[in-house]
Amino acid sequence: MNYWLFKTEPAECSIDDFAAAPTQAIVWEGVRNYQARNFLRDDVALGDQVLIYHSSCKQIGVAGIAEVVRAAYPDPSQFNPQSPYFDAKASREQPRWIAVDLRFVKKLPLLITLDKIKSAAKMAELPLVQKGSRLSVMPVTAQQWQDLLNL
DNA sequence: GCCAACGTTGGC
DNA sequence: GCCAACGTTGGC
Repeated sequence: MNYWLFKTEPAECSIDDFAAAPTQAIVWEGVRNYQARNFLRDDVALGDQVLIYHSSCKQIGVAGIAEVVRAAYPDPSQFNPQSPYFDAKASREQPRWIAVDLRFVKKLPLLITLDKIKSAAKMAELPLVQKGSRLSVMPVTAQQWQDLLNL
């Protein structure tokens, strides 16, 4: 089993949206970065645990945990001309982008703020806090997972 | 709203 | 294959 951190803008999809439908599979679509896509395609597996990170918002940080309930499949939004994530260069035969499905596990009682993560020496290797890193899907080691939830 | 940093595109 | 221009990310 692997651990991940996925970024999301809570205005789009927040941990509260997960909590509101705790048994439902949430389609994690719209990832449009090749490095992040490759993680989704090659490494994110059924049962993996995911930290849900809120970005570009008032309260930035890790807000909760989700679980992968469906591994890589073609991101449906790339085929939908109505979607902001539509990609004219993608086809059913040759999809470019990958989605996975997640399900709610828990909302953290307290947000683990970016500030806190940045100031924790143990988190220095986390891609999230590395200069210029913009990865929206990143691996987290078992140690980092544990340390982070203990912050 | 600003802007640094990064990724992508496309001309050459 | 280089690189300038442009677009995006995301914290502040």
